[in-house]
Amino acid sequence: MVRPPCCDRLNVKRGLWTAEEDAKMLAHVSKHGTGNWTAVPKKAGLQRCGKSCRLRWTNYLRPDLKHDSFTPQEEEMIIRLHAAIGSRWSIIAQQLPGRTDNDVKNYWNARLRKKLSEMGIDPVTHKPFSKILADYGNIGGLVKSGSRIGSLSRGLKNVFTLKPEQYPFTPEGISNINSHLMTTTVPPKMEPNQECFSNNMYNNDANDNHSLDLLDQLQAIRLVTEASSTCTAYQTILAPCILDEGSLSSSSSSTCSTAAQEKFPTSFSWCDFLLEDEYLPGDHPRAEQENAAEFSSKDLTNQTPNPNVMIPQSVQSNTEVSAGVNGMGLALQSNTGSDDRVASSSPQHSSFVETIMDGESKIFLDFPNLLEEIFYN
DNA sequence: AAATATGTCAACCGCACGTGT
DNA sequence: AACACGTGCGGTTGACATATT
Repeated sequence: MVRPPCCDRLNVKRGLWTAEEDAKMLAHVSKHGTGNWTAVPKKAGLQRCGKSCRLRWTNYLRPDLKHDSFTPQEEEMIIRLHAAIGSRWSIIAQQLPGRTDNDVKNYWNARLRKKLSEMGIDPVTHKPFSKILADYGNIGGLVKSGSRIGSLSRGLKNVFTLKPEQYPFTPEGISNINSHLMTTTVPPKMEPNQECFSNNMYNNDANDNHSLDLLDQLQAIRLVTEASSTCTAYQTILAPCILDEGSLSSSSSSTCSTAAQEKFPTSFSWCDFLLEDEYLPGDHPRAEQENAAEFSSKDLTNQTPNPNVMIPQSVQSNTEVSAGVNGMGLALQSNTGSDDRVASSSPQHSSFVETIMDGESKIFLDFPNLLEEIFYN
């Protein structure tokens, strides 16, 4: 059964709002507050659908909204979060005070996606195109085309959304999983500090965690969703190790705290958003490295160049890469070969469900501050 | 100067979820 | 349990502005 339209389209005005309509809306909200949007048009004297009124309010008229352009810090935040959780615009917007999901989504589509593409980075996977193509050549068709995996808020029912057209460079879907949902199972009650990344999560023992109880994982997904909805502390996302260090139990989280303190909140490079590969220098097209280096200095002219970024993984320790270069663990696929743990391409994963759960767990790693209070209270 | 292409962003659409009855 | 309703969300559209030819 198809649900009828929310309003009679013949009798409602559509399209851009006029100043007069805005004034009516503002007057109504200041008098009655928000809520019960279906009744708003009538009460406010507007020939609009209630849904349209709500949208106008939430996306434009709300007094707490910013209407100026995005700052470099906001750009970086969007990219980091997109790399971690994909296009969950509402969650991303919650970390950017004064921005709406629509703002973020438009900004991504209009600017950031293009910018990444011009850098040679697939904006979907946050991996270099060359790497994706290489993956494509190496994959034996284990996963059908364009599987979008993972959902924070829609539950398992919708964890797969097949939209092949979204992923022109990843017909096997693997790369998407690699980057957005880098698969590492995290016991929900594990201390969410960086040490977990470097010492526990990406060593061979990580596979043992796949036995994590399904219910625990479901609970974890729920919690991360709730946590993200309540977390408005943008700074804590930018620099969890700095701002939240005290709440972490990591008596030995020095790799995070020292390296990250040097970098955050403003000294990281766009190159940090590149998810690390197990590339060896010899495998890199030289031009790609140069391109990334060039971008690092060109686009962030007011930021400190990051000398670590272009250092080949093979000459850095995992710890340095994980905590130092990326701060938040977005590039934790270091030379331990994390791609090998990926999703369905890995024999260690028995099912897509496990893959999904692993992916969601990755978010814990990227944004531990989203969780810790809930978990440990 | 006009036509066309491209970029931006507000608004719309349809679906899913939560809640109340 | 089933349904209706309000709301939230992400994808898409289309109007308008600006750039290019």
